[in-house]
Order: sequence, then C-alpha cells, then structure tokens
Amino acid sequence: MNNRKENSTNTINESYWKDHCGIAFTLSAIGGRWKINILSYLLHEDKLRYGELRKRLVGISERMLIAKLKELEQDKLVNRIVYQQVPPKVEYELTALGRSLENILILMDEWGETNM
Amino acid sequence: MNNRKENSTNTINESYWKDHCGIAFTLSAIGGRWKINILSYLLHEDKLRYGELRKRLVGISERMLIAKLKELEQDKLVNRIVYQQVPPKVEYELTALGRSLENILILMDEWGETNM
DNA sequence: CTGCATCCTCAAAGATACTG
DNA sequence: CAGTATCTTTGAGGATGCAG
Repeated sequence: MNNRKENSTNTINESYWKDHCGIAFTLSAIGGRWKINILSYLLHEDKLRYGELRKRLVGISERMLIAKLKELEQDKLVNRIVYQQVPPKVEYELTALGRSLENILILMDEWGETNM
Repeated sequence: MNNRKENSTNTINESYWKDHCGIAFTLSAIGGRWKINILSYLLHEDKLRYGELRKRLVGISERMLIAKLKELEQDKLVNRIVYQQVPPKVEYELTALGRSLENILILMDEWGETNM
C-alpha cells in the first residue's frame, strides 16, 4: 500500500518478519486510537458524512479525524465520495477491502466482551 | 481486569460503548507497539526466558519489555515463572486466556499477508 | 541474569482559529 | 459543511545507571 516501511515496526529483525509480518501490517492499517472506531461505525451504518462521523467519535479532534480518514483512504479501506454542491457534502464508506476486516473486528469484539 | 477505565478510550460516548466495547477492550489488552509481538513469540515457542525474549524483540528496551510483560501478566495473558536460583532465571508463557487470542492473531496475520 | 528508577526525547494527538 | 494551519501538550518509549 503506502509507506509502511517508515513505521516504527521497521526495526524488527528478520525472524520476526518471517513469522509475523502480516500481523504487523494489519496493525499498522487498523491500529491506533481511532481507526477501528471509524471502521466500526462505517461497518454498521454504510455511508456517513464527515459531520456525522465526528458526532459519533466523541473526543476526536477535527484534525485527527481528517488525518485518520485520509490514511484509511490511502490504504484503500474507505472511499471518499464528494458531492459537488454548496454547502459541501462528503460521505465516507467502506471499500470491499475495508469490509473484509469485519471478521477480525467481530472476533476482537467477542473476545473483549467475553473477557472484560 | 484492571484499570481499563483510566485509558484514553474512556472519553468515548455511550453509543460507542454499546456497540464496540469489546473491541476497545481487546485493543487495550493487545494493542500498542510490542504486545502482539511478545504474544506471537510465546505462542510459537511456549516458554521463553526474559533474555531470550529480549534477543527476539530487536529494538525493544529493557524498560519496555519489563513494562509490557508486567501488563500482560496483570491482564492474565502470560504467566511469569520464577526459578529460585542464582543467577536468576525467569520464564514467561501464555496462559489459557493468552492462547485464546490465537485465532485473532492468525486472522490478522492472514489478512496482512494477503493485502500487504 | 533479571529487573527497577530516573531522566529525557520526540512524535502523536489536542486546541484553536481560520477558509473555500 | 468540510476541511486546513499553527501552536501546544502529552505520554509512549529510549538511554542509562543501579540492585538483588
């Protein structure tokens, strides 16, 4: 996808990458404080406007939401749909790739619910 | 488990917690830069001494490794086995709860391998 | 060998004001 | 409405020295 190799995980040795490279990549795509929340909402609600997402993600700053949406878009997990009109309207939705994360999110949710 | 509520995710609103509480909890248990790496090694190699883990986790500082192992121990994901001898010998191994994360790690690895 | 305490750095994230 | 720009803050993580 994009510049994964510049992330913090690039200091890991070869034996690691042989065994767990996929995990590191997945984490780099959905890890951090906000991305999974964003993906979850888009999973449940199909299309959401920027402002709707912001209302749901209580506590996120505009700057962060934009940054994370842009990263998700660059990683092809979400589509950004621009409606040419005034006032502006932009919607975000999951791509097929984004939806393919559903199994992982479900498993994580189940494990958490069971063990919290 | 322990003090989840003090984490950064505690600012999220009610509708979030209703829908995705489990995911947030799971992420708080295995998220971050190192925990999944540690878990992966213990999954593949059963018991590992502190020094062996440190050799495998290239780039981690002693301070971080100790801190993350302690967190994993407090969350009941790993067991710490102390051998009363000189020089000291301590081994770490997954608990049943820790091994129960295997499915998630496998899914994440597969997704990453497929899409990286 | 295993582990703790202290100090420090830097990047991620927050706050705020502004614009098309 | 949907962003952008700038400044500030925070805290995860690194370096180092010490101890049982």
